[in-house]
Amino acid sequence: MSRAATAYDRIYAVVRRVPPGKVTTYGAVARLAGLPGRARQVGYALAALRDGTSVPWHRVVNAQGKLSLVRAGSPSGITQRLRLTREDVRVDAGDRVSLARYGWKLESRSSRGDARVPTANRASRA
DNA sequence: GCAATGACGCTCT
DNA sequence: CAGAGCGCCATTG
Repeated sequence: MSRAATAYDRIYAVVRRVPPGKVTTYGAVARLAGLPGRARQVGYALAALRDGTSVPWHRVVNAQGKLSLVRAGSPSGITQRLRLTREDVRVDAGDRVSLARYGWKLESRSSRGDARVPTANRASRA
């Protein structure tokens, strides 16, 4: 099937690169996967995933930092929220996470310490 | 092959 | 900050 399998593999590879405790957006994954502007396809690829996959799809949220999925009430939706919370990722009551704090960036060299997360760090912490 | 849908993104209100 | 509208392209019926 299809040559498209390569695109999927690309997306999965990017998602796998996401470290625990951080979340990324579909658009970012799409861009890193080589599909600029095709965030929808990323979601499609993740939707094709199955239970037991090695891809931490739960770390992928939309640009609004919200747990998209078909519905937050779905089994998968609950699983995502549960997993994120387990990784110290605070999920809002509206199934939203602060991208400003957990937003993962492809920083290959973050030796500078912490260029990202400008402010609003620390503050509350469960 | 065409029509409808969708684990989205961005802009405006 | 939240809601609604429009655009993007692949998968499915």
